[in-house]
Amino acid sequence: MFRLSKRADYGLIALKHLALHGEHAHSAPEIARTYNIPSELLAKVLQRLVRKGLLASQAGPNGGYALARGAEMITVIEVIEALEGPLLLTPCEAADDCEQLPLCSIRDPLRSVKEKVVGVLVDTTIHELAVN
Amino acid sequence: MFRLSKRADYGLIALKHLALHGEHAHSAPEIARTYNIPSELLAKVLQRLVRKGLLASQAGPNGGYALARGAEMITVIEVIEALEGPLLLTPCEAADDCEQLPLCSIRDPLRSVKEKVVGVLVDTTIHELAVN
DNA sequence: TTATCGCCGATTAATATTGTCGGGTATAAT
DNA sequence: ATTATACCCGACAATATTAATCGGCGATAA
Repeated sequence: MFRLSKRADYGLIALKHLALHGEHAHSAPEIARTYNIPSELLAKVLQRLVRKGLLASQAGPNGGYALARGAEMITVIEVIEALEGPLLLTPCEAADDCEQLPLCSIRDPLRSVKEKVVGVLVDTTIHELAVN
Repeated sequence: MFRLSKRADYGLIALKHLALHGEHAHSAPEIARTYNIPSELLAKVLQRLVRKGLLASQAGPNGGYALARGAEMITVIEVIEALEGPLLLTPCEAADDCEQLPLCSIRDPLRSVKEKVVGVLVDTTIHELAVN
């Protein structure tokens, strides 16, 4: 459609939570309980954010997650692309074989549209989500 | 993910085609053949664009579709919303029951992000797609 | 009168997303 | 040491969404 996936939604919610309560680490089950998110799914989301360098993790009791950098240094586009892969505006861009549409005439003009959309998401940080 | 549906893709391709070749009407089968799009699917897309007032149709032999107004008066957001419904950035906005996330803390701050994205799409017309 | 085309709803098929499960490793507290 | 909590990760099943097809009808120009 043109919507954020729940993965991305969950990720943003968790990051905002960590931005607001950054004193100590918060575990996936704890955050999941707070927002009524399926625990194992949120866990997977957070693990991916660790792999992408947006979060730091700590195993063991009283372990959990914390932001890897300041909230004003993490942009929304980073989160979305970490969880959904690179933002592609058109189906064409995704498919390797766009032989279906050899004359697809809109891909190029839409590329600049995509760049503007990405620009909006680059300019929005987790910190902005947290204070608003 | 965060991608245009094929419906929207097909719609934009067809509109650009009609913007570039506006002398006479073009039928759905003809356009579908040109871009290798499933004919009946494109037909349904074009019919919906007629209902939404973006296209005018003419039945009978040599019939087909033409833009209902100048290409510079049709915006990309109109096409997307005609074919996919209103643009909702978050899953929350779509669900009637967001009891799952009673504390969903990001919906409001993301609303302004959505408005900026919509702004980009409002500012892009079919004419711009056609000349680029 | 016929061939072409628009119009529409319902249905099936394909795909993507969501959510779950199982088996691992790390680590702090007891 | 042992235990309980938590991270880690891939694979799987359930769901939801999208894409595509089908069938039947009305309009219109040749």
